[in-house]
Formats: sequence, structure tokens, C-alpha cells
Amino acid sequence: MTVIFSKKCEYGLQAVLYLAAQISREVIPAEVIANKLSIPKEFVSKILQSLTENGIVISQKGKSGGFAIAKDPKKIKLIDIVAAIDGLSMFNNCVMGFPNCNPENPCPLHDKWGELRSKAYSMLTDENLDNFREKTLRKISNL
Amino acid sequence: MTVIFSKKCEYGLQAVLYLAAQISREVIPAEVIANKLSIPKEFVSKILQSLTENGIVISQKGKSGGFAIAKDPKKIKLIDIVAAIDGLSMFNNCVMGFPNCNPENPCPLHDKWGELRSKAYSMLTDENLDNFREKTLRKISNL
DNA sequence: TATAAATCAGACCAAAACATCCGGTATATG
DNA sequence: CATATACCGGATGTTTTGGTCTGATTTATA
Repeated sequence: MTVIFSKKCEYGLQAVLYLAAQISREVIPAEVIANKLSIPKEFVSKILQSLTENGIVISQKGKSGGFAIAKDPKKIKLIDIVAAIDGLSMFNNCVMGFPNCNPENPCPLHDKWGELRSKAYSMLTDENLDNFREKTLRKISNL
Repeated sequence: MTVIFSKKCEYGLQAVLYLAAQISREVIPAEVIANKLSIPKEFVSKILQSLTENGIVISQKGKSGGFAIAKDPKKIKLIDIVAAIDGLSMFNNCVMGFPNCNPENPCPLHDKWGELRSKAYSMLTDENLDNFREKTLRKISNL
């Protein structure tokens, strides 16, 4: 079972965080990213490819090509990556899978989960990728 | 993507909540439960079968057989069902999938997620199934 | 005691998630 | 301009999850 994000999304978050933490904006090949994060190269490559369509990363083809963050990390939030990969349905669906879970027709956990869910949302929206730079570098250097 | 629980677990939670909310302790056939909750009969049947092994529900075979809650709903918590079906790994794993995510080597979301996760845990442990009776009945009557 | 209605075990099937492979194309660099 | 190296698109393979089916067994009850 996944915690809350799919593996694809987890890898996407890791990879984008990694790219956003770089000092230089030079592209990095998928293979280097994959090795650094110990995740399958082909897979992370596909994920980053799809993120180019969302304007989160850019890619450069050909020799010494690779991926880089597309814009100022101050302007990207974790929720952007989650939205691009897993979508935002987890912020709308009932935690127990009941249909039509809403304030008029709540499941037994509706209120408590609603509160946690909105805090989870804040966790992904309150800070931008630049705010995570230090922590990302520290984590990555210990992988 | 799942919210946090697998479909199996979601259905298990719904079914057990339903059984625990009954006034009588008489067994209810899987088909009735499935119809009431609009979930596949064969599937919920399998899930309840597996929960008999954990002592959460009991089953009666043969004509007019079915499933019922195994013990006093005051003595069962939602976490028991989650633990029996999905396990508790989501309470130990990194939300972004980083390896060795711990206070010495935290991911960028470690602290925030840790807090949310422990609140999610409380949500599943603070109350027993009897506490959810009213809410369950109200929800189920509107399905 | 025959029958109908249920669980149970295990095989089976389908779909989604996870992951790899290949052939094409772009491009930096020698 | 040749070559090596990278992304890209699409097909393919694998594993896990979600769901169904069948046949055996159990058991209440007519």
C-alpha cells in the first residue's frame, strides 16, 4: 500500500526537489538523478518527461541533455507536482470510501479527516520549493 | 490512487461499522451487507472471512448464516480493522518515499507529516466502534 | 431427511500500478 | 560532419490490487 501518494508521485516529488535544490540551472541527465535517488532510471525519466508538459521541469535533448527545474523554485509548490501526477481527488474523497461524504451526509470520520486533510493540503501549499532547499540537500547527501 | 486505505480496507471498515451498529447480534448474510453498502458481494464476503481470523467478526455457516460483530463494539477500534487488512506500515513510512526517514535523517516534510500521521493514528484509536454507532446509522440510512 | 441458503477455499480473471525496452530524433562536442 | 549521448513516444512486460466464479461443506428449517 502507498502512504498517500503513488510511487510515481513520490519519485516525482523527490526528483523535482532534487532539481530545485541545485545551485546551477544546468540540465542533469535522468540517469544521474536516478542513481542519486536510487530509483529506476527509465521510470524517473518518464515521470520527468510528463512534468515538462506541466511547465515544472524543462528538458534538453541530445548529448549532454537532461532535466532542470523550469522556473524559479520560489514559484513552485509541492502541490503542483502532486496535482500533475496523482491529481487532487484525495482531497475530495471520503477516507472510508463512502459515497456522497459531505457535511450534510457525513461519514463517521468526516470532520476529523477533513481537518487532517486540509492540514495535509497546507503542508503542500504553504511553502515553495526554495524553502525546502536546505532540507533537501541534507537529506540527499545522506542517501 | 487511494486516499490512505486500500479499497479492501475501506470496504472492511464500512462493513464492520455496519455490523457494529446493529442492535441485535444476529448474523447478517454477506449479500445483505453488500447491497446495503453497494459493494461487491463476493468481495465483502472475502474481506469479512479474513476478519474472522482476527476475532473482529464471527461467521455462521449454512442456511440463515452470515456475519456479526465478534465482541462488544466498545472493545473494537478502527485501527484494529486497518491493522488486520492494510497493516500499519503507513504509520512508519516516509510520505515522499525517501528511505531511512527519521529524526536523524528527515525528509523535508518529516516533521509536518509526522504530526499529521500521529493525528490520523489518534483518529483511529481514540474512539471505539460503539462511539460511532449513531453516525454510522445516520450515514447508512442515507445510502 | 431433503432442501435451500449460506460460508469457505482456492482458482481464476481484469484492471491499475509499477517498471522496462526499443527505435527514433535531437544535439553537443570532437 | 560523425559520433556519442540524451530525451521522447509507444509498446511491452511484471506485480499488485480489485473482483468473480466454482465447488465443497455446513446447517436451519420445512
